[in-house]
Amino acid sequence: MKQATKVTGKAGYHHGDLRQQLVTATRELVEEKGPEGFSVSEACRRAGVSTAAPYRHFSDKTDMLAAVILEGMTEMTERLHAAASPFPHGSVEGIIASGVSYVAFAEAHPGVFRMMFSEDYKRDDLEEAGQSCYAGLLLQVAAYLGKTEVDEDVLKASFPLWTFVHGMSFLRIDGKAEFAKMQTPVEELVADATRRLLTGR
Amino acid sequence: MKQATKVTGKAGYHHGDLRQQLVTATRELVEEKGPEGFSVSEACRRAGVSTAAPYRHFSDKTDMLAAVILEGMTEMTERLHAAASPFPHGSVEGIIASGVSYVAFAEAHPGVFRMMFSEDYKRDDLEEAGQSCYAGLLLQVAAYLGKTEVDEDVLKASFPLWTFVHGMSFLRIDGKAEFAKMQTPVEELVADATRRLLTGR
DNA sequence: TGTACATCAGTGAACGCGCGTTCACTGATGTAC
DNA sequence: TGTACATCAGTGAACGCGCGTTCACTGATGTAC
Repeated sequence: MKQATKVTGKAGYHHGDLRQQLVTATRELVEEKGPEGFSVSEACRRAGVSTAAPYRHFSDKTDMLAAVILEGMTEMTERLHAAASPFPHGSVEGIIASGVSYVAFAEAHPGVFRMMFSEDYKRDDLEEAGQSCYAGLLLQVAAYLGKTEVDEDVLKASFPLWTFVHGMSFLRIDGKAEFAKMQTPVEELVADATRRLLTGR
Repeated sequence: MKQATKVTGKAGYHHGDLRQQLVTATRELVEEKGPEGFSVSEACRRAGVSTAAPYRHFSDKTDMLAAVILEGMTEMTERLHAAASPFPHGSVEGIIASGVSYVAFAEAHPGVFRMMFSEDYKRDDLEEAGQSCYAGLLLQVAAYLGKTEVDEDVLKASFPLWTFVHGMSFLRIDGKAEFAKMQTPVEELVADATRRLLTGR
């Protein structure tokens, strides 16, 4: 059940789906041991493959991690969209739903989340994926403000919202909600803060 | 100039101040290469000492890092106090000044800052130092609310403030202010958000 | 003040370990005729 | 349909490296008398 070749009914020397399987193994390891605890060797062990095999699919260790980050960013972008979609475009409710979903993603995948925002893995394609994710919020805020394009006002109104959910994400994945004896649910905290930060602009 | 014994006019086999010198070297390395990039060996090289020497002062690698974290927490606590002290206790201005100072600390010492909030280095003495730092904010907010003790309301009013400056810290040390094309200074962003988050409670 | 001795704070060599990457290789697959 | 051959995607052994920690040791320091 471990080899993807099972899917096509063949078992064999060639794997068929090794690249994705390595990405998955890498991602699992990043979640289990943190971004720095990941090793190529262990990912290979998980995928049941020799330590040289990844070099047919990735240029080096960093390239494997970048693939994981990219996957994470795509997933987060989709999630934020999905969360906001039941609400009218540009509504406070939609913006709040995105924010709550942001924190939920961080809590579900803290390892990948950390890597997504680390400067250690800077690369053009990752930067681009990040921009397209943030654009989702910018467009919602623009609509909220009744603007048709992302101008200075939109940037200035959006950044504090990002700041808040980003801080909430880190505090929670680092166990600081318990530390601060905060039992109020994330949903309530994000909703309240978003309204306050957005109101009167 | 490298040996602390110079201070007493003696050069010699014994170092005199090795513990602190190792802490400093560790801290420098943490800033230069990040918490995970630190190695005992390199700290020893910097302190001009054999790799076995630290074990007279620390039980292991983690213990060295913990010393750095503790130093960082003490320093941050002092800084936050100092920043608020020119303002009346419990004033919004004082709270804002603390918040701005929090972000400034993170930007000045990103490596130590990250470690301070990481669960990887959990230890009772660090937990305690953290609590006494956070208590500074809680007391200010309590005074702002006209309370004499830290109750549920105080916790609930304080946490979002922490969340905001914490998020701002991470976004800035990870270069996300440039990413979001935000040129508004930290002071203004923190002041504005603090007022909004605190108002009407 | 001088001396014997215990303790302290270093040395330097060695250990075993897991790592990232490379290499020549080989079996499996796809294609041209 | 059958065969020759190029290409692809793996293997497994080996490499050099820096690491954290231990060990028996020794020179320097502090203290009791």
